[in-house]
Amino acid sequence: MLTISSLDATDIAILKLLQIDASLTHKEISFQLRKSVATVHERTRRLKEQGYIKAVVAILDRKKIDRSLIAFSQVLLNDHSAETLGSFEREVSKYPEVMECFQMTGAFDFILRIATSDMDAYHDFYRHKLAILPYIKTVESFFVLSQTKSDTAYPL
Amino acid sequence: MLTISSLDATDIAILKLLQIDASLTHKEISFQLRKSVATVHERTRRLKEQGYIKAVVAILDRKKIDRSLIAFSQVLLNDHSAETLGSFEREVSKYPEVMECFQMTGAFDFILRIATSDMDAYHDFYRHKLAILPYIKTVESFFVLSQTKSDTAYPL
DNA sequence: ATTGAAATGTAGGAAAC
DNA sequence: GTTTCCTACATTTCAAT
Repeated sequence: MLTISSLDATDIAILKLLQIDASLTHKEISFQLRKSVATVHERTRRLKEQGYIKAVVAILDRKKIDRSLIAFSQVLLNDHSAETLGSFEREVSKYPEVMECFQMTGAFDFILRIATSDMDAYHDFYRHKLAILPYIKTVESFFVLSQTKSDTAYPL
Repeated sequence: MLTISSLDATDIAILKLLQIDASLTHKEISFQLRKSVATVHERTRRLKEQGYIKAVVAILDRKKIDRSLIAFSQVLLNDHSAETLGSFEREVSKYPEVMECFQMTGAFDFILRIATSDMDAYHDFYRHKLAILPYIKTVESFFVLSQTKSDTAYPL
């Protein structure tokens, strides 16, 4: 079992619940945890204020909003100065198709997670937005056939 | 500009807002969109009922809850029957370290997104949980040095 | 830090347009 | 599909422990 500095069992229980369903009311949470509503209120206020909870967001069904294709693109740059890395990150992060950008260890420099409507849209993105960025040596792209597990909740 | 079958401009505007901050009240949304509260209420009810909104979740700061290390592990199996693929997906999805599991096109079969506290914990996961699964031919792991962009909101 | 209770604000439902 | 009205419920504050 995990213990996290400055979080007690009540905090962790609240985070567990809110990671799964943040539309739970304080009343429902307080019932489940056998605490008062005011306590739950105070704890969640603190968890937000201290940055444990970064955001409360709606997760959409991407297939219903015309983002059926997910690609992972592995990018290798041909220059690894801090300026080049930083400028690549900044430029690529501006594109709405880029959901996530990770700088990586290993055989390439970045993994991008790209969401588009279909292969045509990915192709457009690749040709007109990604490939034109300077300092790119190689891009390898892999496409999602199916997504078996999709969790935003970390185990606690 | 995107149009999505059966969603009008108001629906899309509501989804845009809720993807960023689902703790907005209907009153705040109705003010921003210059619509009545009841309209916003009815629209959000429909968007949930029809499955556009799959969930409302709290996004935690993973570094504060001891999930500092993210790995992408690319797995190649040595058998591609439906049973083997399915059984791998099922087994791997049971592990709490596995946040996401994607079946892929291309040079390998799956990408896993693994969240652990540190390299030791990843190593444990790799040796005792991932590598012991049957039908695994190769696993290549890449580790996140830094995460520049991290969006759960799709552009609409 | 936690509680119950009071005050304020919001959600959710009904009926009319 | 949108509005206004109404009631029930949820959030937030506060005094006390």
